[in-house]
Amino acid sequence: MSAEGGRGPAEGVDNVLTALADPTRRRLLDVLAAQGDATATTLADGLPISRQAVVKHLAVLDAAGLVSGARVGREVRYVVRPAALDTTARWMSTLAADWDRRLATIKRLAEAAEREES
Amino acid sequence: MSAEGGRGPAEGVDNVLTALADPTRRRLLDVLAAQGDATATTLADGLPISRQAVVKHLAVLDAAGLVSGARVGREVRYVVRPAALDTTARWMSTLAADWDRRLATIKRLAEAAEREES
DNA sequence: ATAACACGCAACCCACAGGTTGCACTTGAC
DNA sequence: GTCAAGTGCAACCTGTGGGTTGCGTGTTAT
Repeated sequence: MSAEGGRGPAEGVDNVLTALADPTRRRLLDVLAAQGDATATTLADGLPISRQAVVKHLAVLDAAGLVSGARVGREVRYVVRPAALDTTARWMSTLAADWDRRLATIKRLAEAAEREES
Repeated sequence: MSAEGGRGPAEGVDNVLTALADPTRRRLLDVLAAQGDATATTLADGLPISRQAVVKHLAVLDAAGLVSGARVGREVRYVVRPAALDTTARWMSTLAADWDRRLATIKRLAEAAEREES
């Protein structure tokens, strides 16, 4: 186990957002998704940063539940995990809908008020 | 006008993600969405930070297209803008689906290979 | 057995995001 | 006309996120 000990979606969304905020991390995810499998070392020499940097990024991604690594012999294979991403996508979508709803309501009220005073 | 001069969704998504990564900024958005309307000064004394801090956050949110401000007399009214958020939500959703697809393919191949060698 | 490869840990560096304070400039109220 | 409210701009401070290097530890190959 690595992340998520219950506690509702809010916590997770937070981690996912901060994780995705970094471009390097997004590139790592892209490569991982494309290859389906990769070690920190492998990923490192596909990017202009050291292995340690990659390791740190993977740690962040893992804490967000976006990635998970399993030891295979002397190396650690990392894989992408869609669940957390999907959760966050839904959260965001709901939020957008909520904003829309509120804006619509406000607009309606404004028009009503305008009609009132004429 | 404030943000977005064409250039495809990628750019925008980047800004939105970094904007949403900060908890203070998310709170600001919540308050804005709830009130439908607010000035930097108003927002500031609802939070434990200075007006200037709020102004900077609003600038970031505006650059991401999540918010827009209009001058009304001596104050500037800020409003929430769902469009950018919605775009990002879709992007994320698509990405999640993409990951799922790839993982499914890989699993299928693995099973095929296993069946092969037995 | 030993060399090479991959990982884990720790110390360290530095740019910059988030925050503050102070002051000048408009705009509205009285 | 004058005072207060609200904004805009700039300088400044500080923690930390992203990065590096160095070294010790396991694991596989020869």
